[in-house]
Amino acid sequence: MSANDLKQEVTDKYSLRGRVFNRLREDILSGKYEENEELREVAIGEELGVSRTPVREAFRQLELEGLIRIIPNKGAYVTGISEKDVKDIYMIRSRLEGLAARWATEHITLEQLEEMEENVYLAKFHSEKGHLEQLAELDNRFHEVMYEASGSKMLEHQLRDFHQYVLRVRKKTLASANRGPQSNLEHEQIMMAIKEKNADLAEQLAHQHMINAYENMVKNGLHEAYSESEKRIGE
Amino acid sequence: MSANDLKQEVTDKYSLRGRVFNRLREDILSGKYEENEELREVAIGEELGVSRTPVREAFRQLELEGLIRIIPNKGAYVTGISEKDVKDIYMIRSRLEGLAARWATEHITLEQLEEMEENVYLAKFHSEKGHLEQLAELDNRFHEVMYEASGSKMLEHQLRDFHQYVLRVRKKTLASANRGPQSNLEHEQIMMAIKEKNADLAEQLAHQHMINAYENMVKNGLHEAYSESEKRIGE
DNA sequence: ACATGTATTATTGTATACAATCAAACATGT
DNA sequence: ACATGTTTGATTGTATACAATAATACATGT
Repeated sequence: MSANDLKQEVTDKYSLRGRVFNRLREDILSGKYEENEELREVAIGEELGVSRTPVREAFRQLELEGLIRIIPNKGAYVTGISEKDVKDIYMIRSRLEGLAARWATEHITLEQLEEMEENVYLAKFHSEKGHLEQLAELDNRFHEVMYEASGSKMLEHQLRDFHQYVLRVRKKTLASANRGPQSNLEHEQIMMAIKEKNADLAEQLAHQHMINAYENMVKNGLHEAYSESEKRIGE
Repeated sequence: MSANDLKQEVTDKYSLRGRVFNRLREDILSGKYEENEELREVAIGEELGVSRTPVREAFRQLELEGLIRIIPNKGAYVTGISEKDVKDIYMIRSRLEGLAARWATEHITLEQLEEMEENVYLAKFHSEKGHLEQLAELDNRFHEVMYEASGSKMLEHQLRDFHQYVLRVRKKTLASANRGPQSNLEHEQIMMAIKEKNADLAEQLAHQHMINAYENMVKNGLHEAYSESEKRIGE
């Protein structure tokens, strides 16, 4: 066993606890439960057809994931995310994305680099055609590839963790589609820096890329910008 | 309730589960349990005089904290930390410490700044006297104050999390080496940058401070801090 | 001796019973 | 009306009983 996966994923998908955990996480992230809504053990248990034990264990994990807050002898409440939290997350991510870009420069494989190039190329095409759906998908994938290329499970896990929180506010905080072209241009610059083995530049560009994404988001209003689309644009 | 504490601490110190959690965490971090050692629910329960239920719940949390790894239907095993993990953690921390320094520059209160100044001053004294114990304590506190001054519970939690892992390998690195004076000098520079409201410089210095700490640690032989098996498997 | 199938045992996973705690409704005295 | 004490019900916290699973030892046939 490598000690690389220091922070563990919840691997136990098929135990009742695992199922409860994943289901609750999904429901919280999707917004099924309101902010500050109280989750009762028996109610959740009955809904999923299990006893309190696996529900409680899932609660303990969700608490550490930050999705709920447990007040001793009182109850479990869905946590909210403030605008400051969102800003903090983006700023933290900006640093870590920068680090990921640096490490990617050092560790990227030929296959990964080619996927990045193809990603940028395809994104340019879809951007011109106005295919927002595909564009969002490619955007996500670009970052995923970079995380993988960083060669650090540790960092990868951190970034995925933060990404999860951002997903929660995607309804409140959806970036506008017109960031697409600019975002893709930034991807291309990051990719080029990685390709040319310029780690300093890659880190700086990836860092700025995230800050731009955040500022664009703020500019478009943290509150009202709503959209049907499941995907965010322009990270 | 502020949504600021997105990632929760384990606040429930007085429930049996909380006690088990804190005790186990302490024992793992202190090295009482070997790497890959199996933790059995009943054994732990009997040792602490509680039933399996609170032990199991504590296990679930420790799993997410990354201190143990739970294999379904099999057991719970203390996770190890590889040399690469340590490096990754330090590099990630370097970025986040930098960010903390930047935000501290923006949000620090007069009281916090004064504690920093006093800290540096005291550390200089103890350094000259060779009081390693106090020096280590002041070092920890310096960073704690900076985290608090950052005004971001989010970042604070992240850094504490990482700090915890580092504790498992650090132990005597600061004490043994003559890094004390140099480290304190760097603290002073960071403090001055914060005081002068030079956020860019503060970030840069705090960033470099962490990298220096890591390189010093490596120079003094990280090898004793982790197990042979991990070294062979890892790089 | 070896492979394979079958108890045996230890351990985890889950359900449930009971205790402790909290909050709201109610009652009481002023 | 108000404050305070008390009862009641709901909910969480913990212990324990039982089921499922995995590893080991054992037995059996070849």
